[in-house]
Amino acid sequence: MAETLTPTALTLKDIAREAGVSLATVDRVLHNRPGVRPDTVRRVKAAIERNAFQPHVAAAELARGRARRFAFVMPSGPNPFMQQIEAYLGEMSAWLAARRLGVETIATDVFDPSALAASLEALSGDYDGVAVVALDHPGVRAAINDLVDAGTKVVTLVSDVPSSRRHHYVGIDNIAAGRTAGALVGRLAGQRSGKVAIVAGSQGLRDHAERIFGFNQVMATEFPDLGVLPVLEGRDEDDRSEQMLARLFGRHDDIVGLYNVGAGTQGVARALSEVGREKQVVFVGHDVTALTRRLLLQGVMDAAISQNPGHEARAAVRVLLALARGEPILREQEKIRIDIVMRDNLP
Amino acid sequence: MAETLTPTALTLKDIAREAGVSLATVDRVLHNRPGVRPDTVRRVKAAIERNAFQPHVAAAELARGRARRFAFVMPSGPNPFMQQIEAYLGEMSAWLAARRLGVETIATDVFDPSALAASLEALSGDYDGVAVVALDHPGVRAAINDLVDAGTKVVTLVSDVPSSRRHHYVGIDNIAAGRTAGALVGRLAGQRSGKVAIVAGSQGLRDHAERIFGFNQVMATEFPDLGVLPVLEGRDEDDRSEQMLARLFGRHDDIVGLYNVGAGTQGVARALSEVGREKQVVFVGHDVTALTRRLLLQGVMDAAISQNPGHEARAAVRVLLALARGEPILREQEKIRIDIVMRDNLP
DNA sequence: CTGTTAGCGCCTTCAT
DNA sequence: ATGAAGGCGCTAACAG
Repeated sequence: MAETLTPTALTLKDIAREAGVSLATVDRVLHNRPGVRPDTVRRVKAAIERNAFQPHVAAAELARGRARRFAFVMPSGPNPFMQQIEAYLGEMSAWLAARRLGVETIATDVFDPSALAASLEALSGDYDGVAVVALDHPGVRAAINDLVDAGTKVVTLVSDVPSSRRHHYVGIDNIAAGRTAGALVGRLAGQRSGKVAIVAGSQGLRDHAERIFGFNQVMATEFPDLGVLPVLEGRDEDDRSEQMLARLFGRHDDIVGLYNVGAGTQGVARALSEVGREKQVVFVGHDVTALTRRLLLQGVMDAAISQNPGHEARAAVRVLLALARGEPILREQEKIRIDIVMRDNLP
Repeated sequence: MAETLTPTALTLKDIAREAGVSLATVDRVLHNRPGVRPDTVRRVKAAIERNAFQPHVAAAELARGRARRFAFVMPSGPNPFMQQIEAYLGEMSAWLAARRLGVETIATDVFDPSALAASLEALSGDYDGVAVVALDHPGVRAAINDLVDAGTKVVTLVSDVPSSRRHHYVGIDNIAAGRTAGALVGRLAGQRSGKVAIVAGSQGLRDHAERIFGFNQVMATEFPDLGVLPVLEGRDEDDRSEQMLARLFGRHDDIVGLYNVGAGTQGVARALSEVGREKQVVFVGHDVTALTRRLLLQGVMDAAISQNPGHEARAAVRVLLALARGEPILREQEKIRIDIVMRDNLP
């Protein structure tokens, strides 16, 4: 009844003896280094396979003995979600130090692609890996590709640039996130018919555009009785979002659903309460912050679509590390899920 | 703009020199080992603090050089969720081998507490750590406590025994999971009023009982128009669940919601389709398996409350390892969340 | 109570 | 193309 997954107690030396070669040769074969006769390679590989030999990672790390430096390029400004990611990076500091890893955070303006590109270019050569909350823009794409060409490992975080040659994306599928939001608004609205409002930061932001796309997809095909109003662009600012939404409520008295794609949540909530419709309108937004947590508990927000910021911070570091060391990435582990958070499953 | 989290390039030797002692003394202080004069301890600690020194984990692991063995005691039988956890353990084998960790899976009957207790007792002394899907029963509790007393690290998995002295629980808060299910059934039922059915494996299983408790809590306080019918106990078996539910549908034609607390999902779905109400009844269950995935895509199930089995497998191993090594547990990372999975955010 | 010393398993020159 | 040997930073005997 006991399925065993027992470890190899073997060492390089054992393999070397078994293959009739020296330690160094086994090491060369293990890392596909040149300078070994094909025939010898075969013999050594056979011995490795036969014993299902796994080199001891701790020994390898110690012997390699290199410290690594990673940079996290994050938007400046008061975006609470980004602040959470930075906070979780901070919590990892002991973990990082114990592995001789250095992580630096670099702030940059999200809405200015050339500034972002410049920040990235400036990093070249100084880091083993870079994680960046990216804008999808030609200049940014070029900067990412330059880093990659210079041998730096690059991971996009939260917002992707799929057309670049970045090594990995750590974040959610935003189209699916938008679809999830649409399904929630539609289903929670029940049998009612009426209008649905959308507030986004900007449709120029790839993640926002993708979410809106997914949202509209679901509304059109599954909830034809709910009419989607034109997207309001609040630039993730509270006041602007509030004003635009207030005006919209003035023009439509049959709004039953509201999808807040980005930040500016405070303003959106204020606009709702001004018209006294907090409880009637189905309100779905993104991310669990101090504010959205409160709104969920109060019943003002009905659901938040979220990506776990702690997981994203740790996944980005682990992926960069794996890339730097040439180790495999554990896709299953590093995948970021689309979480639906309602009042009763608040983390 | 660059907040740095730079690693200590320092080593034990540096600290030793700075404190004016030898390597061994620093090591003793670092691990709170006896045999050092209080005054010396202070000096060394000061030097450690001053430099924010972190010992290099890879070096420590290598020097300690102990292989560890862990046992996973899991229910036998065809429970797909448990099989997923075992599968994910299997996927970790390379990771485990590279760290000289051995993991063995031991099957035992879930519904027989004395068999479980016996299995646990039999493990004593052979393992550094044990993860167990536990039944909350006095015999099991005693067996767990015996293991703990013998120095084995014990983690309960998926189902907890809070009254035992287990070191850690890896799993969800089942009361909150039940509340989440209740909120979903209630809200997705919309304005409708009618009856709600509950199918559980057994109310003797702690996790099932807790989920039902949470579910009823929400129904009573928030959806008074929905009457909850008495719990059906299907023993997680398809046929039995199907029959009981079919009979219930025969007696009530106003059932608008259905909560499947455990397994036996196939039977529940069949009963629903027999009466041709798959699309009208709001159906919420647990866990994402091949079957529930299909039912979600078909629109038969509306939501699945889930705990990520891959995360649970990895968290259990990491927690056991941390406990065995005396390292801190990263609570945030190891916490298992209650996931709401609907069609559009299927993982 | 404190210091010295020999590894742990692998990587990396440097010889051969 | 292959081997020998030193060392990465820490732990654990063993001396003193």
